[in-house]
Amino acid sequence: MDKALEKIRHSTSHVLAIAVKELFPKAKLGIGPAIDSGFYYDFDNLTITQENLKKIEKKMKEIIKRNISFKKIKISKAKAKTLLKNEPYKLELLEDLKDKTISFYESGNFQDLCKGPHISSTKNLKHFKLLSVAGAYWKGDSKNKMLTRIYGTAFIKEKELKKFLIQREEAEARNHIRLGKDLGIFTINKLVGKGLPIWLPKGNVIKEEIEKFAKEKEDQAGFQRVTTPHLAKKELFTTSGHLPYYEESMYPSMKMDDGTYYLRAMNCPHHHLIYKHKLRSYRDLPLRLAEYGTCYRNELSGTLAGLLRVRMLSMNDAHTYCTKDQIEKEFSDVIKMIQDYYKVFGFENYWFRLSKGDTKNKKKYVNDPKNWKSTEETLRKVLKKLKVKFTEAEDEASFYGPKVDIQFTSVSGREESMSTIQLDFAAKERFGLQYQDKNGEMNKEVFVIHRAPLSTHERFIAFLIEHYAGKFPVWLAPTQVRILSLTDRNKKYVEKLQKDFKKLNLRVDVDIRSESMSKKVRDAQTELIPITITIGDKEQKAKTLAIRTIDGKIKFGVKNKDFLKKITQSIEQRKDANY
RNA sequence: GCCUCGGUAGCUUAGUUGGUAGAGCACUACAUUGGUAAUGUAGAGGUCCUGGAUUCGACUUCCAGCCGAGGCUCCA
Repeated sequence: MDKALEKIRHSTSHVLAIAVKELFPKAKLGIGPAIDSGFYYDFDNLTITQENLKKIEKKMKEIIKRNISFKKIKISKAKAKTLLKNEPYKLELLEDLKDKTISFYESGNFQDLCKGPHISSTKNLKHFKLLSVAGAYWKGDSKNKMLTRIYGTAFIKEKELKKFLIQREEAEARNHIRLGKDLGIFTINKLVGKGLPIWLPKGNVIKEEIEKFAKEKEDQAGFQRVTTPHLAKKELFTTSGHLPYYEESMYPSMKMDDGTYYLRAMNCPHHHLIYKHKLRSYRDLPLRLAEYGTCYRNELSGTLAGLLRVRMLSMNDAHTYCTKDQIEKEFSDVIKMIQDYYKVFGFENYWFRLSKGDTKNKKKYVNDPKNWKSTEETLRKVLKKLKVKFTEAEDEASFYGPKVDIQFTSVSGREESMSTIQLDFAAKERFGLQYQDKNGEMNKEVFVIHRAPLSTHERFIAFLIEHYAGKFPVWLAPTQVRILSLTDRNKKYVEKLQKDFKKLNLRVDVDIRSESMSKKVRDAQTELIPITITIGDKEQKAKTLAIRTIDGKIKFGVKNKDFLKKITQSIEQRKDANY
């Protein structure tokens, strides 16, 4: 973030704190930093409603008018303690500081433990807005008390603030929960449960188109498809290590007459058994197994959000079993495949993240420092070789090895992982994966690459809805074409056209209601149908079409044959054309 | 799970000293037969999220629960 902007935002958060302390003297101060989207300040002992938020905003404007200066002062730790005697959270922060002199900022009567930086005076704060109230754990730890967090934003120029607020509104219009409901893509029913979306006919079309695309692409890349059960005996997951590393994220066990079963949270253990079902030769490697697998994860109910966080995940999953020498190429091929996928969907705003483990944390990660080091180095090398931009994150790996995640910012501004490629050096020992090498000897160095380039159906479609704002390209659109009759005389011909189109597997419906044409056009546009064709007496006689695309462009007198050729071609290529 | 806010027809919503509810869209019927974003008229549609408390009487007040949105921890 720009330094000047950071100063403005951080200073605005101080003004917020002053305002809250004046209106609600009993409130206790937490922290108030600048963040990407603005700033926040945490308070204890404070209950805020939307009405209160307006009041606080008004107070802030009043404080700014007072033209208070921000003065940095340095004081001793002892003096700081007396100054903060009524602020328990600030005192706790003070205790953690090792400095001898403590940096404070003074603005009028308000003094705050703070290392800055700040602007010189409140008069320079003009363009800010309080946005929302939320709960947040003290120091980000769920064992601590929950404080009240007030979010706001501030900018240097008024224009920037306005732009930010308009963008927020536009993002809300693209929200996948809203559009998913309006467009009939999915629904969530409380009798089924949270985080368990029901795919409606239109959503299912999108789901199947993506699946078809993935199958084609992965067939070409040498993946073989398999189908495995959604649950398995406890022993499978103790072998894999999901119990106990992953137990909290799994559904509770089910006792049956012949043992204890778990719903799976991952597809890999099942795939490892396919690897093992016969003796493998070096000629079999790399072996690539793919499945649209279904997994179940016990996410906390409060985290479930539309399709972005669910409890049943439909995963475009696959596992590549390879030798150490093959890792680089296989891993790199997967990244290239992901880039190809993203190109078709037109994704641009994403970045790679090398997610590393923490060798000190033996509860979370398998204890094998040597392998952690070497595999992380391999992944870094691959990323560098491909010349992609990437960040590195500590403590984000899987328990069995490091991964490369591909990160997106959702329309609502939240960072989410979309695709993931994981390197697994633990499975070979746990499952005894091996192959017979050229000399007829058994080699136990089998590495596994786990990958989900298209995320889960759930999250991926949520992203697609927001990415396209509901206006899907023709190849993905649930209804590709709608044919309208201009008068009742054209009804029969419209229905005949529909049959012709259907023979080419086009998803086409008709609107032959006795409504006005502009009404029917409006309905088709609101439903975000990419192509609307109108048939009146002229078209019927001349065997032509009047074609309207979703952008409002109209072409008259297009020959039926020409249109059908164009649209089938564009669907095959998964690329919209000028129809 | 925790914090804050919310829940009125399929959807969007109006409804203050507490007297069991209106509207627009969608739906159905009839009329209308049109040239690229709303033709007209009529009709049907409600356990005001659920349960309890207060009250002669609760959509409205209070309590509990369920569901939703945003946020925190977590995460594909």
